[in-house]
Amino acid sequence: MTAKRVPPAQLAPQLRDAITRFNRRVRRARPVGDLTVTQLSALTSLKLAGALTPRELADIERVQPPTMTKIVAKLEERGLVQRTPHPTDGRQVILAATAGGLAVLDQFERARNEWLASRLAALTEEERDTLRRAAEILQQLARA
Amino acid sequence: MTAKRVPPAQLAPQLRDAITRFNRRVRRARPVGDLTVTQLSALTSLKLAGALTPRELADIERVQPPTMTKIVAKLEERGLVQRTPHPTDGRQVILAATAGGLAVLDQFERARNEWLASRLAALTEEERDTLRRAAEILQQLARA
DNA sequence: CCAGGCTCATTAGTTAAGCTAACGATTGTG
DNA sequence: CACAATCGTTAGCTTAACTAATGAGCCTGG
Repeated sequence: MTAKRVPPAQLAPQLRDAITRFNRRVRRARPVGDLTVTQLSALTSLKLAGALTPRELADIERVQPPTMTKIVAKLEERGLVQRTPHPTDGRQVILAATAGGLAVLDQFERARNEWLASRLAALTEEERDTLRRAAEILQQLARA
Repeated sequence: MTAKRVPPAQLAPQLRDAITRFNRRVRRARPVGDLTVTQLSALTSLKLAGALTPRELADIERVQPPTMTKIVAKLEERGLVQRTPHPTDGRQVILAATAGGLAVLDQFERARNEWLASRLAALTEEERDTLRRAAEILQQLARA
């Protein structure tokens, strides 16, 4: 397993195409009546952070504030997220996952990963390790 | 660089989140007046294959036929793709990139990869190799 | 040899996801 | 205390994807 020299200009389209297709495939595999990938990602971030303002959540999710307004609105409709006014700053809002939100999250955590996890399980240990390292690098690139 | 054991159930959300955010970031970085990532991907596939029916192109792009109809319509509007009737089968249509399409593709090939390529160039040779191998695995997963 | 079934592409209609621009309320400051 | 900055939201647009239904053309079995 020697590292091959990879010109960035050549890797860029390869990586882009691979991720575009992979992403389409993953997004399609959502249970009926379930949350979308975007909504799940936001709810998960909220769960991890405990409580956030819309702006903070938008930053974490790499999305513009108005987009986050919409995402949160959908989550709120279902009672998965709660808006409470900021104690001292009247402009701000505090978002938090409700008990129902956490329950739904836990409940679907397994289901939503089922397709991907089963595919991953079919890979070799080494391939999974490659993906794990790639995931870290991609997060870092997304942050740049 | 020993391979760590990676449970699939744990890797799945990691990978999904990383790719979701990376994808958002890449899609945002498109030159004004330019083609979208989706359109570029389709046009590129068409260039590589030479000529395809809409169905074939939809399969390659992991998209449903009606979606491909729309993508092709936009490319055709700009004169980048040409529809010609199938010689023997009146139902089918043959799609091919026009000379203009190929020119635009070549012209923007560098520009569209600029952001990503410059980021990739900042990585180590080893990291790029990890991404290259990951891209292959992801393509394979998307096909499953 | 042609009627019915299949395939292909498209149309129609919906939903999600993202953006920018503009706005109203609130805060903080010079 | 007027005014600038900040926060969240609204409004309006675009892209991208889906399913269901439609119409045209092909093919095959009786």
